[in-house]
Amino acid sequence: MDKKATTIQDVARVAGVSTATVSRAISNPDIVSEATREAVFAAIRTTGYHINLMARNLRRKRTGAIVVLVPNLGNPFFSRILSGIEQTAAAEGLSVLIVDTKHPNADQTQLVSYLHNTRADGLIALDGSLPRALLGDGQASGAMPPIVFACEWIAHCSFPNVAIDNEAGAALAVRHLYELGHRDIGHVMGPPGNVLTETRLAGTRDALRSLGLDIRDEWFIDGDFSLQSGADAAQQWLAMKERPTALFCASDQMACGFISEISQEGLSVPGDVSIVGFDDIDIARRFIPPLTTIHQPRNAIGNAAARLLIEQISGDRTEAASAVHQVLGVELVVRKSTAPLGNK
Amino acid sequence: MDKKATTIQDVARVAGVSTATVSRAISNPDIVSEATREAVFAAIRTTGYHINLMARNLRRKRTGAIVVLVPNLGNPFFSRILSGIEQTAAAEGLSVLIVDTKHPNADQTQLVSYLHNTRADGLIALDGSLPRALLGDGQASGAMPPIVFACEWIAHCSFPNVAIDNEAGAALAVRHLYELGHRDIGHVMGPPGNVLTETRLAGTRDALRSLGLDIRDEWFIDGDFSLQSGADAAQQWLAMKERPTALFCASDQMACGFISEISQEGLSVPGDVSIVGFDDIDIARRFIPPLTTIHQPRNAIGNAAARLLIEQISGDRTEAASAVHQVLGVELVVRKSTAPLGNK
DNA sequence: AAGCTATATGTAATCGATTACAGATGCCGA
DNA sequence: TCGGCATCTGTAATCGATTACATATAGCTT
Repeated sequence: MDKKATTIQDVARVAGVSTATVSRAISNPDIVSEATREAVFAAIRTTGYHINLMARNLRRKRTGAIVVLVPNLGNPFFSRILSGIEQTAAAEGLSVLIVDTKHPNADQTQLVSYLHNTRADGLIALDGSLPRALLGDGQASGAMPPIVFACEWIAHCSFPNVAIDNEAGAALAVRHLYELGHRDIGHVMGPPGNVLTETRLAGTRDALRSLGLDIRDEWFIDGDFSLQSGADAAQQWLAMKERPTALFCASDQMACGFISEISQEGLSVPGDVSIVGFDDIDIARRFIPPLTTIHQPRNAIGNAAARLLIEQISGDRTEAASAVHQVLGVELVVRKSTAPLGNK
Repeated sequence: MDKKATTIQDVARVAGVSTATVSRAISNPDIVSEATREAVFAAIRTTGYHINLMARNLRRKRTGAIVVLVPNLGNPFFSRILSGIEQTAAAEGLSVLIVDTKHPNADQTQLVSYLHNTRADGLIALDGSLPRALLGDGQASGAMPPIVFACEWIAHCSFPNVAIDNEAGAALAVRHLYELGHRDIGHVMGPPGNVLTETRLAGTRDALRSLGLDIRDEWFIDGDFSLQSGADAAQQWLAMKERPTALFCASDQMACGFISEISQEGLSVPGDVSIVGFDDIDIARRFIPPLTTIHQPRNAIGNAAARLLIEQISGDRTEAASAVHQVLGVELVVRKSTAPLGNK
């Protein structure tokens, strides 16, 4: 009943030209005559032809797709980054493949298959915890497509990346609290080993030091960016004999978890403690109280990462463009979760 | 410097066998002798061979990928659905391509290219607002891959789908409010025309009617599922002469927006109004107050949709499996945004 | 010993587009 | 009138794997 898929042959026959001409009319219209072009397009319409991408890509030695490695797709922080990537990629005719690097049965073997150029023309990693060995091997063998890191990156590895200035963001947060009169400032950290954790921590310590404030180890609370870890941090804070009067949380999710937890204990923000978050996720401005936070241009990060990757793909790979580290600005958004010290 | 990509030919040469044998050793190991198999695998290791997926897929006439159409990737509601899809797909060796159907420069032409079987082996649509014409055409021509809808669907179209029982969810919400003593119950709706809007609305009206409560048109407030529209609804509610004492919001985001807005006006939930949300997104249990809501098993929806699609892909397409409508259960999660009437 | 089967492997066509190369045509100037 | 050049189109090789079909070998039966 249904005939087989229409091919370029069918179009060629209907249009009365060769397959070469059809191919040219499609991918390089300028070099065929006007009349032929019309005839080909008419034939395409009557036959309902759709190009077979696998055939094209096999011949052209590209895949037409880029892969995005996401650590935990369930985290809403990434959704707008993905959105930015997808926008830019789609405009270039590239498909976006997403892979969750942390899902239960993602093993090394499976991951490594994505790091190969028959799978994708390029790769954006949002996960700085990829085993370095994985990357080193492939890169050397020349079979690995260009890689761009975004948000996170691997320390002491020179892959191009797009990120924000985490130290500066942390400093903004700390200075804001200082200007409100806070002198006892703590920090809820991200997961150990993560570059964001480390840079935000470094920025926090530097800012505290340059303001001449104490750095008290017990006021640096472990977390992992999640809501739950923010709530856990709240419990630790509650248990302290001497509590900091203000906390800078390394993610908005932790800030929300923290506020939620202490509010269930009858305390409130900013009355009992001032809180600054990080990321400016959508809910931040609608939380109660609305969160004072460090804004990350998430869509722009996605756009920039995709653009950078596309340059790497099309450009000359030998040039030392691998040294590109694009840093986007952050800004402090003051809302209602911070207040002058003593202003209950 | 870097030699060309290694091919099956190289492996064959090193192993001293034909390409056919290598191919068989890879994709159907049982039919080659033990000795040969070992030799081939050894050769694969020494050459660093990776299969070229485009060549394999061209020959096998499959793409090894499924496409997920997401309306607005920026919406965190979808992240866990995607996560569920990705898990199940990855386990079957399928890549997941995501496409944002609503991004600025997504046009029909581009969309239609995804609805073709040289692009993907199957398609999961999370967007019920796809132009029906788009789907009808392709389906008829036989060139369209199997499609499964998830969460949303197209009314009066018989594509297989996975969804929750929205009417039942709405009824749960309304009955919960009724049991708390509320008799003046309003509803903040989703965007006009959306199937979720309509089914949740229908469920709400039915429940109100069967409980013998008034259905007052002015208490049905327009929204679009977003935080902002929840805040807008709050302004409308504030402006009412006679206010409902409880509202069922068709999404958690709107519930959060609503609560946030009235709290800025000095009113509170559940003191001044009880609020039930829908979806049970991550933030719901950490909002202030924690949201009473209807829980959707988002990960399970993603899993089920992927599984259903995979069945359609591998199974006999002629059988009337297109009638599959999988309905997953919802449940009411009672938290702190609802309270007995009059219990300020 | 001939015939048969089962098992293992090789040969070569095939998937559907792209593109190097060659050929055809028309126009121009000398 | 002819060579030279530009423009357009066709022929056929090619991308790298899969697989139908053919062939070879060993083991078994009678």
